[in-house]
Amino acid sequence: MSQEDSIPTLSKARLEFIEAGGRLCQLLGLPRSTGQIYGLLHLSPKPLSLDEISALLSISKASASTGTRQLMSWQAVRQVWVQGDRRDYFESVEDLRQMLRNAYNAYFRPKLEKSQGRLELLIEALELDRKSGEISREEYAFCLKRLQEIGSLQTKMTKVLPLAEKFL
Amino acid sequence: MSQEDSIPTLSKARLEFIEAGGRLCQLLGLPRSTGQIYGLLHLSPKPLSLDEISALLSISKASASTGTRQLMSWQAVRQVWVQGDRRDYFESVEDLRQMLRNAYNAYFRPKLEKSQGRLELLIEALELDRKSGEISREEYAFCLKRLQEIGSLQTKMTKVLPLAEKFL
DNA sequence: TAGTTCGTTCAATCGAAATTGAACGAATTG
DNA sequence: CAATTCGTTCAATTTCGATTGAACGAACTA
Repeated sequence: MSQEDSIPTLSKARLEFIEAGGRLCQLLGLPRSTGQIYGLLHLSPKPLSLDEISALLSISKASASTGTRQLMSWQAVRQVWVQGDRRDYFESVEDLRQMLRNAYNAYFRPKLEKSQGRLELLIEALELDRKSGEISREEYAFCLKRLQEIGSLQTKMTKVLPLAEKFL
Repeated sequence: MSQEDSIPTLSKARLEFIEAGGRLCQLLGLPRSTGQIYGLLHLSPKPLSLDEISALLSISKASASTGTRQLMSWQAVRQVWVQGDRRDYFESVEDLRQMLRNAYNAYFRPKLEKSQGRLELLIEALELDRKSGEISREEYAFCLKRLQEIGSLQTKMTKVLPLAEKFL
C-alpha cells in the first residue's frame, strides 16, 4: 500500500457544519466527537458505516461506536440496514423538533423530576436541623422560603417546557 | 494557635444544598465551585466575605474570587458593602426568574444570534461547493433543505424562548 | 473449523479546564 | 513610611472526562 491514510475529501460546507456540531456539543458539555458525527450524518445524503465515519472524521472507531450509540439514545440518529452488508449504517433523523422532544423526555425531564425529589428531602433535612437546634427559627424560615421558591420554579418549568415545544 | 483549620460547621440541609448547586453547575459544564458558592450564599441569611466563603467551602480564596465574579456577571449574586469594613460581602439575588432571564440574554441569546450568522455563511459556502462542482445538484438540494430547516428552528427558538420566560 | 470482519468494551493516555499558591498592587492603618 | 489587609492575577498543578489502541466475542465465510 503506497498511500498511508489518504484523508477523505469533504466539501467546505460539510466541514464547517461538522465543526459547528462539535462546538455545539462542547458548549453543552458533551463530547465534541458526538456532535461531529451528527454534523457529518445530517448533511450526508446516504447512510454511513462506522468505518466511514471514523475515516471521514479522523477519529477512532471506538469513538465512532460510542458516539453513534449516544446519538441513538437521543434518537438523533437511526440505524439502517443495507441489503447484503452486515455492517451497521447510520443516518440522522430528519425531524429536529421530534429530536428535541426526545432529548427533553430522555434527558431533562428525569433530571427535573429527580431534582424535585431531592428538594423535598432537603426540606425534611432542614426541619431536622431546626429541631436539633442547629439553626434558629429565623434561619429556618428564611431557608424554607428560598427552597420553596426553587420548588415552585421547578414545577412551573415542568409545565412550561413541554408546552413551549409545541410552538417550535 | 492550637487549632489548625477547624472546619466551620454547616447544617446538614445547607451542605446538601451546596452540593446540589455544585452538581447543577457541573451538569451545565460550569465550574463546580461556582455552583457551591451560589448554594452557600442562597441559604445564607447574611452576606459573606470572600474569606468566609473560602473557609466554609474549603476552597482557595482565588477560587472564591473568580467564582463570585462569575456569579456577578450573571447577576446571580450582588455585592454588599458593610459599614466600616473594607471587605467585599456577597449575597445571592432573591429573584431566580430574573436571574434566568439575565442568563438567557447574556449567554444564550448571543450564541443563538451568532449561530444564525454562521448558518448564512454556511449556505453561501454550500453554493460555492455547488458551483465548483464539488457536490452534485441533488446533494446541493439535500443539504440546502437541511440547513434551512435548522435556520427556521433557530428563528422560532429566538421567538419562543423569551415568551416562555414570561410564564415562569 | 480456521480465518475474517464486524461492533463493543476497557484500561491507558491525553488534553482542557478547574483549582491552587504565590506574587502583586491598592487601599488602610499605626 | 512601614506594616497589614484586602482582592486579583498568573503560572503550576490537579482533576476529570474524552479519546484511543488493543483485546474480545459474535456473526459470518471459505
